[in-house]
Amino acid sequence: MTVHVTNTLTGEKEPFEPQDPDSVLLYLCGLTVSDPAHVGHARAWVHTDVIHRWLDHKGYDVRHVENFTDVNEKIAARVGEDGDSEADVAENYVAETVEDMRSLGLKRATVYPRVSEHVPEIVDMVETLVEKGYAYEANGSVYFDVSEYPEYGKLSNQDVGEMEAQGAEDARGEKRNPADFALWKAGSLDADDVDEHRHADAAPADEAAETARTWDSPWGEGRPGWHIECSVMSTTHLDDTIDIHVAGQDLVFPHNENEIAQSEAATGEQFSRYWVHVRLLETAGEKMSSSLGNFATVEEMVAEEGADVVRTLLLSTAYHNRATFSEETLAEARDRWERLDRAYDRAVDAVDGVDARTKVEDADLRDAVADTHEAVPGAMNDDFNTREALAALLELANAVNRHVDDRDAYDYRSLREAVETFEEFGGDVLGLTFGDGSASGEARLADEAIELVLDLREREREAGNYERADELRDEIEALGVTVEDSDDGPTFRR
RNA sequence: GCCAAGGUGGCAGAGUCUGGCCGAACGCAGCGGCCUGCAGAGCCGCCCAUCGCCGGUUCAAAUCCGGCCCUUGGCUCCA
Repeated sequence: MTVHVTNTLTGEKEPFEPQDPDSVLLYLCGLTVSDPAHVGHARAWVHTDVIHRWLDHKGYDVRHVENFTDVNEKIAARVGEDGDSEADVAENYVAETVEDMRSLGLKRATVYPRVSEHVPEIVDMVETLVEKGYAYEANGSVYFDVSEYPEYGKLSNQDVGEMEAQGAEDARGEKRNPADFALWKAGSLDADDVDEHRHADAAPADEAAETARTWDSPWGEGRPGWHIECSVMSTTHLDDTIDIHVAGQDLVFPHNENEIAQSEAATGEQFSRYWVHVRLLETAGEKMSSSLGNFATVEEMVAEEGADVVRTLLLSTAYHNRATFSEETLAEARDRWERLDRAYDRAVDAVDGVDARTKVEDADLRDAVADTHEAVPGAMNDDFNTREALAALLELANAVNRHVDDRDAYDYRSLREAVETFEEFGGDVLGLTFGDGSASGEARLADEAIELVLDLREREREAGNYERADELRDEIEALGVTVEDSDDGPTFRR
């Protein structure tokens, strides 16, 4: 079965056919490292991660590039607050972001290139564009000439004539057409631009601007424009033509549109075969964003809820649809994840407790496993429908619970297959970590200590001392352990 | 104003491309019941849907066509 993807370029869901049948070149427009990453960013990361994982699972060799924009006035605006210079602030946030990504269980990209490390390649591409007549120099800055590239607007269906000017007010005078955009900006940062993004307790804008980096170029000292970086990093680390370009919905215009114009003008080749846009996460009816201040950071969400709950929340909505972040959706994600993880634990416990030679067969459970093997690939192949995939796993959870509840003799084989199914689709593909917390030595020690307390409590219960038994349970639950009694004795979760 | 994506139960959110299995999935909340010393988890059942509005096509429409209303995103930095 082939994957189908909704391609922004055509507006249609199309069969996915990479250039090379065995490998996929994937690029995600990464973060400008000027603020802590929030759950909205995580939405794009997690969905890209699952796309990566699914293509892996299908046997493709995935080469995945995700950039860091570390040259930007917003970064300079944090000088004195999060670092001593533009470069210092950027490195601090890169380190934080990498940590956030790891905490969410994202598969590593192949390369995480930074703008500051690619200035020579950027200069090369800008020179090529000038030589080919697609770009022109004005007062030490270089602009892309939109009128030279007739296909401009094909991604976003914008009409150049109707568009308002891009770029800063004072730069507009140097441009031939209002829609032209900067490839290279003369000189250093303007203190006013920095000031626009400055927090009250940061360094004065003019001091911060002085820490900004500049580079030599054929047009004099300057800094790269924003859009050119993705064109350069993508062609440098992948190829002139890539297979999938992922980005947030907000980047369609102008950023992605400009990337296409630059890249295709420079190389003469199609830039990306498929464009995938992740819709923005909403809270209270508006997008979550750093500038609106209505965000929850990845760091605090993972600390409070754990990566699995955050992933479940984000994967409970297909990437291209609206998704709401609220106390309610968070609580729901918590319950959905718990339900899956509990069922997994029950299946593992049952498998461990049954003789492998057991011949009992439960047709319902067996069928449920088979259904899951149909449903999850079906959902993932259909435009990476993670919501459907999750629903299929929840149905398997239901079947496992029914089996474990109703049987006194377990179906060893089906249970083992159920466990493997959770691990394959929930674990490898959706990136959830079932049965977490029992691996380390420290965790084992904690488990044994908990068992000891539960044994004590059992004795009190057998003796009918329920008051004392409940006290023990309350105390251990206060430590974050959930106790659940069953016919086979107490079990716990932490 | 222009471009794009959406409007499905109390909430959240699949299904729309490829019309009929949708009398609308999975889940949360709510209500019964089973289990249980209690609680929790789990199981079974129930409740809640004029699928934004109006019109059309069809034997058949949440799904296709036309018009309208509303929301979100973009047109300026943004995943």
